Amino acid sequence: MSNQQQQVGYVVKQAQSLLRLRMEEALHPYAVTVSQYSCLHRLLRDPGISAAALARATFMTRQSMNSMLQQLLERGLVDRPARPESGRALPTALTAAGADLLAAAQADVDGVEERMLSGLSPSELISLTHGLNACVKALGG
Amino acid sequence: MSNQQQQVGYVVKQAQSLLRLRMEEALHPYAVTVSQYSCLHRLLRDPGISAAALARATFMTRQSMNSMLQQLLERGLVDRPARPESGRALPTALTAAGADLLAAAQADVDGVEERMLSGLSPSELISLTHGLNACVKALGG
DNA sequence: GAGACTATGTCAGAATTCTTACATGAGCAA
DNA sequence: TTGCTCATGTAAGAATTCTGACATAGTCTC
Repeated sequence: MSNQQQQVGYVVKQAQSLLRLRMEEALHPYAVTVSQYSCLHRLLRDPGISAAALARATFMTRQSMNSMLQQLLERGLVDRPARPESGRALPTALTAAGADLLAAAQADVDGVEERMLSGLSPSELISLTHGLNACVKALGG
Repeated sequence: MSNQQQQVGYVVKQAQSLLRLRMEEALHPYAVTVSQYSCLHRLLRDPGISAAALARATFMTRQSMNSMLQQLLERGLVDRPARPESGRALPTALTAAGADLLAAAQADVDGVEERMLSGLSPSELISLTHGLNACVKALGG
């Protein structure tokens, strides 16, 4: 029982580690890391999001996110106002170049996820998602 | 469809990230990181394993593993011969102190995993493990 | 035996991420 | 208004991990 539980944690780690590795390989031609890709991906979904919220969504600290955003700014992939309109949050968004790069990279990354799930039937996929969400919920996510 | 696939990858990352966070909290009293715990845990299962094999089992580079083993050596939790008996591999194993610390920490970590799986029925747990293993296999693990 | 290939250990340096700490702006309650 | 709390941004430094490179030992092929 205890043994089985540990195997689940280990396999979660194994799957995530392998997924990250394959994503790194897929993203190599675009010269972006998995973290950077996750950031761009989230910015497409939530334009104008703050760096702190972006950090939470991608499981990083806001300090690391600010460090990463600086790089993306210098590469012209994202845009941020110098001063907040109100409050302290600086709304961040993709530039046209960032959106273009993301669109191209996303096709390759989607291929990785498709490959990952290629051995699962639709019902098995639902069960997997259900189980993972239950784990997140139980851990207080 | 594409959307659903991305959600699975995201939830895998979310679950792993949250599991790691809870493990860090559980391991805090023992002053070991999750990586160090994983290393000690594997050493209990495979006494005399090489650092390179240990690195592969815990999803790190062998350079990082050697760096970590140095710390564990200084703390007296693991033991390594100065010279290999044959070949280049240096067989590493737990010391008595390392085994004691691991035994105590493992009880708490098992509690985290138990909590993570507390919302799943036995059949759902089997489906989850099955799905994750299929992902690993499809990604070439 | 000679050479190619692989695996292990190690060193040096860079890159990434985290921890700690502080300042600022908004919201809420007294 | 005043004070408290919370969230955001930022800076400085430490810690962790990775990349690139090299030497050594075993294995395999010729």
